[in-house]
Amino acid sequence: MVVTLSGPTTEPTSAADLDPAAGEVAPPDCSIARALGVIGDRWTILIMRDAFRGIRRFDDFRRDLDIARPVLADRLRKLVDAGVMVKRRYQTHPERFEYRLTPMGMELSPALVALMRWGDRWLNDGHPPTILVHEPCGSELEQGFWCRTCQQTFSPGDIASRHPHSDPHTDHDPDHDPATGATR
Amino acid sequence: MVVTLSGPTTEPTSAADLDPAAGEVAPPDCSIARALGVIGDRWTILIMRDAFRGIRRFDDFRRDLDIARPVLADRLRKLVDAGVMVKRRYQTHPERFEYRLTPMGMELSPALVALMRWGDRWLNDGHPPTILVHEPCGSELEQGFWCRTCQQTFSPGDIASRHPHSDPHTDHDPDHDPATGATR
DNA sequence: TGAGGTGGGTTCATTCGGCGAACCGACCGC
DNA sequence: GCGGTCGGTTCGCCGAATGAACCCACCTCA
Repeated sequence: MVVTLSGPTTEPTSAADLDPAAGEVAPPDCSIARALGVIGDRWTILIMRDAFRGIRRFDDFRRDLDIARPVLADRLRKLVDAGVMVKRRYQTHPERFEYRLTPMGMELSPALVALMRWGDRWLNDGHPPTILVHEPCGSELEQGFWCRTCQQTFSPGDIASRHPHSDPHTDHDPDHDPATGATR
Repeated sequence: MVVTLSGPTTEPTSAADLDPAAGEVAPPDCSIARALGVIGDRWTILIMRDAFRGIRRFDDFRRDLDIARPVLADRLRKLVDAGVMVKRRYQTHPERFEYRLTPMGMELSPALVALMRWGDRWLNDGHPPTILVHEPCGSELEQGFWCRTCQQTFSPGDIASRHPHSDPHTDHDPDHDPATGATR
């Protein structure tokens, strides 16, 4: 019951039969690393958080985060380049711009929500948690893994990975210690 | 339908080590910022990813990530201090240690899974996605927001927030443009 | 007997990126 | 024509990240 979070470490084709030791030292990439290439920066994530909260203008970001102007300008530019945000003129004459989340950016919300909930759970020094609710009914949101077949949620311990071009059965780590695992 | 991801705002940086006695402005932190104080570093997140993949030893982390030794030592120490990992001697004589996820660390998996899926979806330059499955039945995992009351999943657009000490009704942003919003 | 390898670090010098301060320009209201 | 707002850029400093080198205890092999 190993939770494998990345793609093949070496090459996308097939980890085993292709000789990986030959040339490349660094594995080209995994999706988490690619994601971090875009939002893997403390400021960037906080900018995204603010964007979800409805902040859109340069100066509002700056004030809220107390971030240095050059850094903010740089991060916003990179986010726009990456396609996570769009820069949009909202008035002419004094040209003014706002930064909005694209659909790509919006889809980061599960990651941010997960982070927030983790922080609330394990790092709340006295701070009350932020409670997210299902807007239509008002009851508290849960976030989890869902199996459409079994029609049930499940915990991280029940995750296995299946790599596209390799053996379709689950990874298994014989040495894995369940004591550190899923539930407390 | 603003998705409010944070609690009270101000003070983004230096989550942990900030002097708490400085009884300054009211809300010292938000949970995302606190979480980033622990894992808000590119290397740290990659270390966590590797840990989920079953890597436990210093040198294996180092080789897999191609990270500088001092940085790895520093990050592992910080993760242990934060309670996300434990350092455990697995042999005496030449004393050797391994680093394992604690339950606190395990619970980061939703965030990492969300990140991975986002990366797979939006940043796959030709890389096939890693498919995660529900181990007992083998069908593909879905990750989403779940409402226990309505017994259904829902999208980020249906999230509202409720702050403990404030108005219990939902945040609403009149200026929000659905065009950039939830679904594509 | 030693040569070389492994695991888990630390120390040190250098480079890189974050930061605050200052500046800029187009507009506004007054 | 004075100060204020918005959205930046340039500049210089400094601390953090980095790679290289070193350390040490142990093991294998010859």
